[in-house]
This record gives sequence, structure tokens and C-alpha cells, in this order.
Amino acid sequence: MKCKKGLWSPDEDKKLRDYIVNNGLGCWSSVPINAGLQRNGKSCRLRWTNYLRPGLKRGGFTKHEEKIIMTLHGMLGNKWSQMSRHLPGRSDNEIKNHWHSYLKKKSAKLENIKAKSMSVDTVNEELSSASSVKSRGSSLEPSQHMEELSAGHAEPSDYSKEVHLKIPPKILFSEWLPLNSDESQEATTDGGSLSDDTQEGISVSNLQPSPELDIENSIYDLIFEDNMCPNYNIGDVRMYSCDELYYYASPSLLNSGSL
DNA sequence: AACGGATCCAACCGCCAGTAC
DNA sequence: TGTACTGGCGGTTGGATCCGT
Repeated sequence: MKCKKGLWSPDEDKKLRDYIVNNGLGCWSSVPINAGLQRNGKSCRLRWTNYLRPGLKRGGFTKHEEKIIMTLHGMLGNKWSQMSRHLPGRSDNEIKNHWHSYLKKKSAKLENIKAKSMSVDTVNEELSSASSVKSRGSSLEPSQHMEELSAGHAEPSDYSKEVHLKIPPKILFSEWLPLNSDESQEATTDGGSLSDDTQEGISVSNLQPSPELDIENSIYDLIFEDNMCPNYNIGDVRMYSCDELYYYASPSLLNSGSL
């Protein structure tokens, strides 16, 4: 049988929908034959999962959905089908398309901002080792740094040494997520330091994502932060908006070396 | 109004893993 | 054990639409 390709007609959609509603999901290769469609099984499956399946959301992605996608992409990479399991009503194809058409650019912008700040940190280290200056406190709010960097007013080469020294370290939001695990919570709430290697300046060795990152918990954390705590303190760590995807440790904490 | 480039998105393609025979 | 078939997945394509000039 000659298989038709291209866009599906409303009549074809109706045939496929009626067939699956009446017979349920089964062997896709037999669906086009039994449903009277001149399509191959793959095409039928794709049409059903991406367009006809009940419960699918139509329309644009919400900001919250975008945040979840960006967070998951940071953790999973291009695992669109896994991401779709965390976004009810969204197909993997829809997520993939939205990523390529919009979120990839948004993510690249954030990466660019991150890269600029990273180079600032590198210069900080060099200056710090040269002058034995260890103060890394900041007189500027992180949001101000973000605004400057975003607006392109804060190219690293334009930074004064003084400003360099005032920029606090930053940690990606995804790297922060494991801190909310039970173990980390205990470490931060019992008054003890996280590890011995944090005494000299700042160490992020305890802030790396765990190999068995619990995605469900991460999503929960994201939802919690997004809905309940857009700007708050967790112990000595100051959280900023999820939009920026990273946080700054407070200057007092850094000076005390107790991170 | 016409044109061309940019963007979006539905659908196809090719690969891979699992399964039946 | 090898082969064919099937479903699932990620990458890519191509047509439709949008938008600026």
C-alpha cells in the first residue's frame, strides 16, 4: 500500500481517533490497515502522541513550564521524552521544538552571562593571590550585577580591580539543588561547617550535583521556590529569583569562611 | 503591496534496543 | 544464535507564517 506523507487531514485525524477510542492502543503497524488510513504505523503513532492524545495542552508554554524545561535540560541534556514525563500534557516533540525555537537562545544568554562572571572570578583569584587580599564581599546586590551584565555594561575588561574584588562567587541553580537533600540540610542546620576544605576562601566541592540527582525532588524544590519563596534566605545562603538560575552566597558568610 | 529572511512547528528520517520467531 | 519486526527516541527537514524593509 502506498503510504501518504505530509500533513494530516481532519478526516484522517477522525479515522485515527475513532479507531483508537474504539479499539485502544495496540500494534501500531496494524492501526493504519484497520483504521483505513494510507499511512505507516510510525506516522500514526506520532500523530496520536503529539496531537490527538487526550490531555494534551495546546498553546504556548507558561513561564513556569519554561523554568522546568531549562532546569531539566541542565540536568538531563536533550532527553526530551524524559522531560515530557515531568510536564503533563506536553509531548516530547513540543518540548524539543520550544527548546530549539526559544529556550536555547534564552539559555545561551544565561550562559553568556555566566561566562562573563566566570572570567571575573578568574581575575579575582589572580588579584587575590597577588595581593593576598581575601575580601570577596559585595556592596552591590546580585540583581544589580545581573542587570549590568545583561545590559552589556559590565564587560570584564571594563571592570575596575575594586569591583572585581567585590563580586561574590556564583553557583548555578542546578548545582544548588542537591543542597536541599536531607544530608545537606542536616549539615547546614546543625551549626557545623560543610567540610574541612572550606576554610580557605570558598569551596564549592560540596555543591556539585550528586550522581543520583533526585529529579522529582529538584522539580519540587523549583516549584516551591517559584511559588512560595521568590527571594528568601536559607540559613546563611541568600536565594535569588529562579529566573537568574543561580545564587550568591552572602558576603558575611564568605568572610567568615564557614560555607 | 511585494519581497526576502527569520521563525515556528508538524512530520519525517535514521538509529537503537527489545522482542518474537 | 541470527534475523526480522516493532516501538521509542533524538535529529533534521520543509512548508507555513510572521515580520521588517
